[in-house]
Amino acid sequence: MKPTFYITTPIYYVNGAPHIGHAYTSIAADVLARWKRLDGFDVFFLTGTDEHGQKVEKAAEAAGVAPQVFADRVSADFRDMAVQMGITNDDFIRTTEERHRRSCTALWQRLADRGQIYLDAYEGWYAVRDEAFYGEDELAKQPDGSFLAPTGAPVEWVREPSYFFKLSAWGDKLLELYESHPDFVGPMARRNEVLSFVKAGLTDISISRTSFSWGIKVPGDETHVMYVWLDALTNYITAMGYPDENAEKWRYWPADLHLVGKEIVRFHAIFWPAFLMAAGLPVPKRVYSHGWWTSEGEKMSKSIGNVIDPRALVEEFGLDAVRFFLLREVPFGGDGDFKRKALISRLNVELANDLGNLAQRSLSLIAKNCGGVLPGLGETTEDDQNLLAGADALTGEMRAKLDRLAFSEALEEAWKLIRAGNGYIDRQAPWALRKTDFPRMETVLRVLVDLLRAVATNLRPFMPASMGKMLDQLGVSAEARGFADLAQKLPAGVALPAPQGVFPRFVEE
RNA sequence: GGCGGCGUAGCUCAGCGGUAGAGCAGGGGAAUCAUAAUCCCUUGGUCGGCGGUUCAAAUCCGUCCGCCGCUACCA
Repeated sequence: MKPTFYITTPIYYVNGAPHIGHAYTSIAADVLARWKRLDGFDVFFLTGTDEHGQKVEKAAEAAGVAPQVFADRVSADFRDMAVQMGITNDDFIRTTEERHRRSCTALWQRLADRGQIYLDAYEGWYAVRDEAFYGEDELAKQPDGSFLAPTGAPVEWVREPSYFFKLSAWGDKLLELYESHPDFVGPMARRNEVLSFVKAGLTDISISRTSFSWGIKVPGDETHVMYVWLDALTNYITAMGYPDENAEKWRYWPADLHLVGKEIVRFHAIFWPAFLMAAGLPVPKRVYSHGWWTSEGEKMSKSIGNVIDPRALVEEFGLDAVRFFLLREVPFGGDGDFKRKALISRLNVELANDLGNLAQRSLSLIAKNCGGVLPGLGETTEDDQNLLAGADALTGEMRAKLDRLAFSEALEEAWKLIRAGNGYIDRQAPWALRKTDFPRMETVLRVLVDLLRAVATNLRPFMPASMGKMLDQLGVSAEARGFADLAQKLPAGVALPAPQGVFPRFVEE
């Protein structure tokens, strides 16, 4: 039986349209999901939308439609984005679905039964205009003694009944978790922040609201709806069948990896495991956060007009180039700057020149000189053996990097091999061997095919369509494209299709 | 204010105790199988400043300067 691997993106909040940040998280998760499938795992990959809360209620009102209608519309847009980005999620969960209401209700009940929830009042400085609470230190004192929110809105001290979760009781258990599972939160910088946050002492958190109604009703007290995070985080177990722990999918829980943006690390690395421990459920194995993208050196904003629309990018450059660029350009975990010039440079230099051209020159030599048939491997030299050893080692090298979520480094491993391939073909000059030592030429070309096959197979999770095309041209059958299949060498003599460029150069108009 | 991170070639970054590295960009040469793609060689850095520990410091410690993150219920 295959080992399971359960990976999630956050569920995206439907108060706005999908942008590059959402696409980035989804693509990273998708690469891992595809990688694990090729690596022999039974993968479950979840994404979806978060649809409750005051902001959605308000946005719907502004749009003049019912919240559900509004949520349906935006959720469908996120689903479309996932399709456009080539995301291979196994399920798409929506927090407005009945299965999720049932799951949240059951989790709440379970927490309540275990004495983890109590009714009190949430009080604080509230700005009616912003419909938000502010901390004392965020406020500006006015000459007349009143206070203003950072937004300039007047605030007043209000008191609202609310259910609380006993988060304060779980600090030590959380610290034990971080201690015994050093990889639980990553990257390191975020882990440190989480640690210092918990060490500073946790207070109980409010988990219900009475000030709006677009949410899941608290069981036994319908004047309250559950507050965002308890509702949202629960999606990860809803999709596994919760509360039915005999569900067929429950075997995937606990999740192997929650991929998140850095702004929601706290909720995933502190609140979520606390909720689960309090409920007596297993906690996820890992939470890993990535950074944010700026655009041409500036924060993305509608007013500057530099917001990057992932679907427009794909339209212009192609899906695989975009997927590749996002994971290649920036070390995962840190922030990145999206520069159009950098994307074009990566596309032309690394995809077209380094990889595409290597495949094209190797394959056209075969087409012209070997009658379009895959040559066999003759006697090998040390140069050949070194290259083949590099090809054989690639999966292992990349796996080690991807286990650390180091996407850019994993890709660098592939490019080291590709560069070595370009050095090799020049050194061996098969176009000269054609006249002097034909069998030697065949061996050289065969070494190149084996190298390209390893590269294309290992890069498939990143660039599924183009690497599929490359494998077609290399004569690799559709059933022999997993990592384990690389051990089985291609039979000599199979006919190869006419070579065709996989990555055309991008020329700016 | 407190806690944490970062500052290394023009650019993006790796190295984290033992004579400064990679990719891109720049310069020179070779080759012409290939998407005018490729290969080889090469210019370039007092590793943010100052002090200390050490036979030896980008690498450890202190301090200063400059950026950045976190500092609770805001996807």
